[in-house]
Amino acid sequence: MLTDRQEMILRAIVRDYTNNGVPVGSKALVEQLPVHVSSATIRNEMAVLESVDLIRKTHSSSGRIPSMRGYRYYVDHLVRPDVVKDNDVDLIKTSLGGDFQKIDEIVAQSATILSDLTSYTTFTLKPELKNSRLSGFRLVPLGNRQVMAILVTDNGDVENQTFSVTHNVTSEQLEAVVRIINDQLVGLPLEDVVEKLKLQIPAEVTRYMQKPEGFLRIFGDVLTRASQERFYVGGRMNVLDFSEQTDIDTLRSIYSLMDHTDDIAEVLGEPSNQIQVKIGDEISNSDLLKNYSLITATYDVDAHGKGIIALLGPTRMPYSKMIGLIGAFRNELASKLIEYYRHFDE
Amino acid sequence: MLTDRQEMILRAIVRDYTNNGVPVGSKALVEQLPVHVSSATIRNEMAVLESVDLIRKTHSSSGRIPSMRGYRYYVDHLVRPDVVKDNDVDLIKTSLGGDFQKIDEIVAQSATILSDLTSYTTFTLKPELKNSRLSGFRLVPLGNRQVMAILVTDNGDVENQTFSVTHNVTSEQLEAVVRIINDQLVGLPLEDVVEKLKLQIPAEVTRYMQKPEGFLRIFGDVLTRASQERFYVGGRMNVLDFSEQTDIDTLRSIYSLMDHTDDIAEVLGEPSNQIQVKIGDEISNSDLLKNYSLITATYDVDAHGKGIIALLGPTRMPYSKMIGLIGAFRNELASKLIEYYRHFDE
DNA sequence: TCTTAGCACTTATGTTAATCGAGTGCTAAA
DNA sequence: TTTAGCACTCGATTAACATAAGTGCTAAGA
Repeated sequence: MLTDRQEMILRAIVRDYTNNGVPVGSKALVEQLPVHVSSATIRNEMAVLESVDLIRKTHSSSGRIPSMRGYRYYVDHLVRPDVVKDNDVDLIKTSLGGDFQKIDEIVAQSATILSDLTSYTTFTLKPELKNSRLSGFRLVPLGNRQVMAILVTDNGDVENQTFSVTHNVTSEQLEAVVRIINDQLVGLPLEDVVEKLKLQIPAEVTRYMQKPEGFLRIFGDVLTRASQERFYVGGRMNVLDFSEQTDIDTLRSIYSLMDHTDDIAEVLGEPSNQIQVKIGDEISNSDLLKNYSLITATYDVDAHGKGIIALLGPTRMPYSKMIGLIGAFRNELASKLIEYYRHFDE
Repeated sequence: MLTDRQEMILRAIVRDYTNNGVPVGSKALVEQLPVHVSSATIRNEMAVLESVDLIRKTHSSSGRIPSMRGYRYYVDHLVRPDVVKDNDVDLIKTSLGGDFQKIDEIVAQSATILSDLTSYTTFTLKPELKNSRLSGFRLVPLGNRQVMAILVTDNGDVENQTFSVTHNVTSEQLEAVVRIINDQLVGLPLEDVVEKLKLQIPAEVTRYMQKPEGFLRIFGDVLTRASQERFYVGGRMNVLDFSEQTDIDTLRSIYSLMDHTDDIAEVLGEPSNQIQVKIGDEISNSDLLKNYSLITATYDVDAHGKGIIALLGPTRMPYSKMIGLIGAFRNELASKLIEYYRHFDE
């Protein structure tokens, strides 16, 4: 257990180091601490903190920097989220203020706003119901043997894909396929749709069409895309700024991660209602992100489920500021979406 | 006018420097040149080449590197495209061999293949007719007051967008709008459509609907997107490898350029049938890309127009190899697309 | 006139040694 | 428990020096 003074010193070290990026020594601490003791005393306390692995040296006679456990302790016990500046709140409000056609636009835009605000890299996921259901399927002939398949879910997601058909497919046949799918599958959770798609449907469709595999594959593709979570990424290039000293291969891996929604989902993990901070190797078991921290927050849109926003920055980030910002942002985003859906549900 | 020997020396300097990235001196040249002269002779010749600004020194006693004009001379008079390895041809063929649903997939995939092959950054543009025409417009109600607008052009491009309508819009009204647009505008070049959209159409539509502005704006959006050229980018991250010594701000600018199709179009300029090489500040008048070269080639899909592929790499790139590769690739891509369209036109 | 050997000169690069400064740990006294 | 004092460590900076690669120039040879 740490004494008050030790906690104060740890807090000061984290704050100073995250602001300046330079290991902080006993003298510097004496000057900024409110207590009136000598640097030798501070040194003794620092030795204690080092012995319990909360801070460490970069070399035998350097100042101290927080260890992973030190950051952890700071985040768990010491950090007080900054109050967000009025400026920034206004910025968020106006950026979210435009009139958007689709949820996706709002959520994509959110990633950008948040990354501008923090100068880190951000991920956003739109609110999703655990089990969204199929609410409609269309096949729209576009002429020239092209057809567009459109799938709509009950929380308003729309996925589409165009494909070519052989010229002996008639529009009656298309309608028949659509009718079967809508009759049999609308209202079911998407997972169940996937199941049934393998079992019943092929047989039924065969009555109207000799080789329905092509159609069903397209339907399957669109279905997969609709049931897949999709993250938006903001401030990709910011990684270049805050990854000092990182070799190119690591950067490549990080960028490749950003292009794979599944990987992002895995990295973010199961979010809780609290704002969650993962530090260094807590993020994933590879040490690709060992010098990074990830702050995750959920936002709650009542009946329409919960979404996620997240922030990737260096381990030495100003946590209090970032936690404040992400908290404020999720609130604004939640209100915006609640308002959006109210309009949508009427 | 250069003597044969001077040309030989220039060629050797370019080849050596593009391969090794190290300024090349008279001794090194003596060893690799077929002629049997001393280094002093080479030095004299080099002095001549330097006096006409084809090569230059990095410092007063360094070896020589090609100047911009040197590269230009090399590319215009000396380069012989490498014959592409069977390996690579096979790779191209198989990578383009899959069965794609849409032209866009092929063209996007091309950017990736070409960047893998060259380890540079690539841009591809699908073949486009100068004046493609509107061939159809649909409004598909998706339920819940969502509607999808779909626009099809006569060379097979499909653009779509979903939007919300107020609940007092009836499906008869939608059909009326679609009918007017299709009756009046199908068959016209997209530019003319844009024109007419401002003049005649609003009046006509008003007969069926009080405030058609929303609809017409959506239609306009989709139209804009359909008439806009869209480049695919491959090997974005390769920039990091070949931009040695480039500061982060420049990198940011380059990446931001890649995200703006208009800017790419401007940078690529008007392509010719020849394979075109732009070196350093020839690329654009800002000096953002002064250390880069751009190789552009068109590919010809007969009646379906011409597309563009391009390659961005460092000024010191192995031109003979790259020109060979891009040439081979454009041929393969052209055949693939001709085959694709044959299937499509039947 | 062209070529070449020889040489003095220039510059980047790498190594070593010296110095400086920030910071630590320890000891002994208050 | 605190603190002044001091020896010690290590990174960072600088200067001095050597080396290697390369050049231009000169004068002699073909």
